[in-house]
Amino acid sequence: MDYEDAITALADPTRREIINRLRGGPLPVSAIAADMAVSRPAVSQHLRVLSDAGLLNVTPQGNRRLYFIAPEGVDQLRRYLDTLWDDALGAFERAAREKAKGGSK
Amino acid sequence: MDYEDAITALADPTRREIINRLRGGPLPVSAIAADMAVSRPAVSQHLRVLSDAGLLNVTPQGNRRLYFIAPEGVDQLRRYLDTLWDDALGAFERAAREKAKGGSK
DNA sequence: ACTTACCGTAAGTCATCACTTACGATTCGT
DNA sequence: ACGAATCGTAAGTGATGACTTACGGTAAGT
Repeated sequence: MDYEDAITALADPTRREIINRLRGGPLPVSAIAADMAVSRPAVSQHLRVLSDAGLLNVTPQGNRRLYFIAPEGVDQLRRYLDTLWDDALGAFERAAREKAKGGSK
Repeated sequence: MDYEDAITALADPTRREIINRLRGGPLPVSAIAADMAVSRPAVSQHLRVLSDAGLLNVTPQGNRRLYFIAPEGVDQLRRYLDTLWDDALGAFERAAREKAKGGSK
């Protein structure tokens, strides 16, 4: 169950902002941290967390390190929410049917 | 943007456990808190957070309160992750194509 | 070779939040 | 009507984590 790390990582607003900046494609740390509310080291720490959670990948490019979103990590979370969605909808419809039938007895 | 509250709410393990117990259908607080690691008041507080995030709904049933998963709340999160998935995959494929073409020059 | 740029890590501080115990309110059972 | 059950809230405590400054290490530029 690794989706737990992913959802924990995405809980932080700063990390979501980082993810947002990477939607367009790979970026070096300095580019990500540019015009951001927190310091560059803080961004580095967040990148570490996101990478550990499987949401980001890195590829060293000479002097810098290019970070980019790992599709598989996102997909893990998607699958979790899909099963949750299925169960929730099933339970919802079942409860609605129970109520329509006139309660438990 | 309310999906932010939802993802923040789901970041806590105890709250995910609560959600898990509600997959089968509506349950009163005491039933949710039964055999759980934390106290019943703690569960109540978590239920509050989950409700505020739009992930849970309540329906008073005489003495007790039946909580159940709100499908719309889950769907909000699903949609966010879907757009993220689309962007991530697009950026990934584009980056792969760039690299296949022989780099920038 | 020496300086500059880019980046990760260490140490320390501060705020947030999850939890417990205690209490009050409402509803069911007899 | 009275006691028991169900539940939410208040107050207080402890721990997790996000942030800053300072530092070291590697690659690029001249």
